[in-house]
Amino acid sequence: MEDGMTPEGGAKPSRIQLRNRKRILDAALDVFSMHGFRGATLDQIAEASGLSKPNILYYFAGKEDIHVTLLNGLMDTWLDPMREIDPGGEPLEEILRYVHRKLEMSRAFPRESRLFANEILQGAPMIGAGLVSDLKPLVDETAALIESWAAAGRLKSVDGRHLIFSIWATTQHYADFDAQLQALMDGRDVHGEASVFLDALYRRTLAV
Amino acid sequence: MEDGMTPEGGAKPSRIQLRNRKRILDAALDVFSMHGFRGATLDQIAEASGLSKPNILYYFAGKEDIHVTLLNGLMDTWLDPMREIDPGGEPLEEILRYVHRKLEMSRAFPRESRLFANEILQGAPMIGAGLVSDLKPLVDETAALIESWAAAGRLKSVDGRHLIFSIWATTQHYADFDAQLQALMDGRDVHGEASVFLDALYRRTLAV
DNA sequence: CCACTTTTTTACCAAATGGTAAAACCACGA
DNA sequence: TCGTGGTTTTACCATTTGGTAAAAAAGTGG
Repeated sequence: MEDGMTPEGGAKPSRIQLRNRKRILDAALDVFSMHGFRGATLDQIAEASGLSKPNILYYFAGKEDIHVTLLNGLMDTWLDPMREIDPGGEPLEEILRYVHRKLEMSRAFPRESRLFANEILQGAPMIGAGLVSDLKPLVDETAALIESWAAAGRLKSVDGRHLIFSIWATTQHYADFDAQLQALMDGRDVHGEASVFLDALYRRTLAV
Repeated sequence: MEDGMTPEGGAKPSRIQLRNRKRILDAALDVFSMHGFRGATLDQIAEASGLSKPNILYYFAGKEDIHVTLLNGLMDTWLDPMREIDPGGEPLEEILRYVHRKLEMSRAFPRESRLFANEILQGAPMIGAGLVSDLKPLVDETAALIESWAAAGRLKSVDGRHLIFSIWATTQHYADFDAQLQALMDGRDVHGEASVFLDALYRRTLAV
């Protein structure tokens, strides 16, 4: 019955295991978000984490294991803002709060945003299943909520799903396409302006 | 003074050169847009184009040369819809036409959209300069036009630059994040719905 | 201090990958 | 038909990359 106590055998991780796995994941987030999965190398992750390559492979089964672990660990955090939409709240304010939370995540966690963007761009080869199982129910539910608000006359009529997509697109754009924005916006307060703009965009679209 | 008549020495390309360079670029667009620059391999491009790897390197100086050639060749096409905005036209209709043209490009040329998205995500290492020299003047000009329309009371007041970003984000999203949409929209007419949604979004935002 | 486990390093490897040299092939005008 | 120049193939490399074996080192409980 006793397993070999390898790090991935999921009994009780030691302090040193917890610390090193965290280091590796943080370094990997840097590298993967910058170069994509296939563009990232274990050597880069090793260098960034301060551990040797074989040592990294002592903690993770392989490059793909690191990537999947990151993606799964982030999925929940990434969806939290949508879960916080309160069906009992004031419709317009709930949606605007969602927009601002998403924009704030783009500002605070651009690496995470790019990691997802990269994965989706490549066709979501590693989290395709998770998209259907985790994301779809939440999107279906939220879209239904929005449309019920619209049907009750508390929002202008709108396609719930496409509203959600547009919120993802506009907010994540500020993280994912940062290189472009840097080239176009010389020294402006991009996120501050974005917050004002998006507030107006969705207020005008949805306010009755 | 006479050059060696290598394919890249730019005199007069033969019919066979034109055909093969086109084949290679088309195959490369497939591969690069699917896997990103670093994830793509010359062998994949060779296989997809039906030419051997050394033969490909007879037509292009290297992997990066193919990528840069693609990017440069596409830049103009990609910006055309924005150039077609008519300063003398009806403001709201001009912008809505721009939105629909961009959405149509997402539908018709998803590979091109993903190629750019990949490049920007990685920090635009190969077209960073082109962004500033080609894109920025056009954006500056268009943003100024939009804001002059708003100042003249022909559109609701709006930040021109962020309006442009939001149009890019919402329209390109349908190409770049297609894998996600496929998982969420079972069999729906995504682009048809998107067209209706985006029309309403920008009409409500901008109509006086 | 000692045995025993966990962690880290050293020394590798096989496959993949971008790229090259040079021979072979082919088209076509003189 | 023959030569000439553009085109394609064959046979290679050097490097990079993900990954492994096994020894060394560091903890750790008794």
